[in-house]
Amino acid sequence: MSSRILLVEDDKNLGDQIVTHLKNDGFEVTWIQDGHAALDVDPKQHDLVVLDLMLPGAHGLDILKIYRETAETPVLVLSARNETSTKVRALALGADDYVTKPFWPEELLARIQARLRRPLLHAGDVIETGALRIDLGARVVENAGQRVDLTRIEFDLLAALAQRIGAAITRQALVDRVLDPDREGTGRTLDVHFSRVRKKLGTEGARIATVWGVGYRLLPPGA
Amino acid sequence: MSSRILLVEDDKNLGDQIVTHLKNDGFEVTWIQDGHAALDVDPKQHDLVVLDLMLPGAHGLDILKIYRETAETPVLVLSARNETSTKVRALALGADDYVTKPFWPEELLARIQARLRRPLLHAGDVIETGALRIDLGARVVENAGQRVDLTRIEFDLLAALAQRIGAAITRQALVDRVLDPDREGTGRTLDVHFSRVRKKLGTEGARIATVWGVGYRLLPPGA
DNA sequence: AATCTCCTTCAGGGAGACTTAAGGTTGCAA
DNA sequence: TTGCAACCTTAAGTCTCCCTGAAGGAGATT
Repeated sequence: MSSRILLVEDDKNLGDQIVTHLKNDGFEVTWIQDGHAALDVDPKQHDLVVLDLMLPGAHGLDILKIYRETAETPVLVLSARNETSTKVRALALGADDYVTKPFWPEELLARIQARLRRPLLHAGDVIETGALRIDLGARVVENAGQRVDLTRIEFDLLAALAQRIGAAITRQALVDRVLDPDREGTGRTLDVHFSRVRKKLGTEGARIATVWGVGYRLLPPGA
Repeated sequence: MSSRILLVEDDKNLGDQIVTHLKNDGFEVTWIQDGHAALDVDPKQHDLVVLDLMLPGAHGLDILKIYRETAETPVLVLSARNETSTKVRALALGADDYVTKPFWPEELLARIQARLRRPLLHAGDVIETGALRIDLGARVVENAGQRVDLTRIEFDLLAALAQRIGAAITRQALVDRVLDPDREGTGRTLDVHFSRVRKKLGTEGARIATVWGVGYRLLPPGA
């Protein structure tokens, strides 16, 4: 039983490449080459959507919004670099992941497989772990019932860790996802944000562990 | 059981160089010096193909296509040309990676190793063997359910062995992959790290066996 | 037995991480 | 538009972690 991928991509070359690679990896692929036609397709019929935001006709973001309202199918977004605002809006609209162009095919594959393998964590889901309660939809964090005020970046960083409790998340991945995708993983900005998150979370903040030379991880409660 | 590389390269000097480097890193190499002969070889018998597109006889792209139709063996393509058209066609035909000449041998090695590593990552992020549970994605190791704290290098070394259980991994390969790629394999640094890994893993640590004069291997459980 | 190769401990140093403070940017309100 | 407040980023100083080379001893190989 292979997974069914819905690809919305207007660029013929790129689309061809992606389809070839996905089929090569055993996926069933439906390729929509036109933004308007995308609205005639039911995302519920697929296991995952790959959506290029740079569409000429209907705006990719509109399609994303409509898909999100009609189905829970995870959406993986493609976007060009230097489009940070678009990326932020896409994630806010409930995109589950994004890949920045240009990318290597295997990178896209890895993201797709990771997404399909993982239990779905949609915007709207709530993560409860230890004394923490993280509402991804409302973007609200509570610590032992007490509301904690986090800024956008602080919240996204915590959420990134909380969505894979115990897993080490690389600095680069965090920078890509939360800060500018076209920025090198160097610099101390991440550290400053995590420093604040830790302080704001008090005891629970100690669960944010540094993984030396790699990134950060959220330790499971009581460990 | 070392990885078997099929090299299709007509340039005698370059081919000689590549073969030397690959063998130095513990790979078994079959070197085909002629495009036509390449069609008589079965890619399924190898773990990875390195294919030079600039062949005099049969066109490299044709070979790529035929290989792709007969096996799932990953193909890494070499080309002197930096033309995107060639690259695009190669990738569309299913090439897994692309290296432009001229390149440093270390670069090719790194790509090969990255490629060989990837299927394992895809097959399942988690390696379970004996009492050990090694989550490559999350960079978490558990021994009989207990979390074990490993540093970056310690984890990478253990992972390198665990990805090919039972196989001897040469010191040079480990140094190349985990420590600095351009460093001589001499020095006792590896020993120190493995010493610590063994200690941290307790009983299971005894499964890390020294292969005298070669490197290390992770013994299968209960052996 | 001689001679490699490997194991382990130890300390030094360097790379990476933490924190504070200040400057810059963004977004909102008047 | 202007001003303000919240927030993000950079810089700098300090600290911590852990990588690495040295050295003596143990084990393997001849």
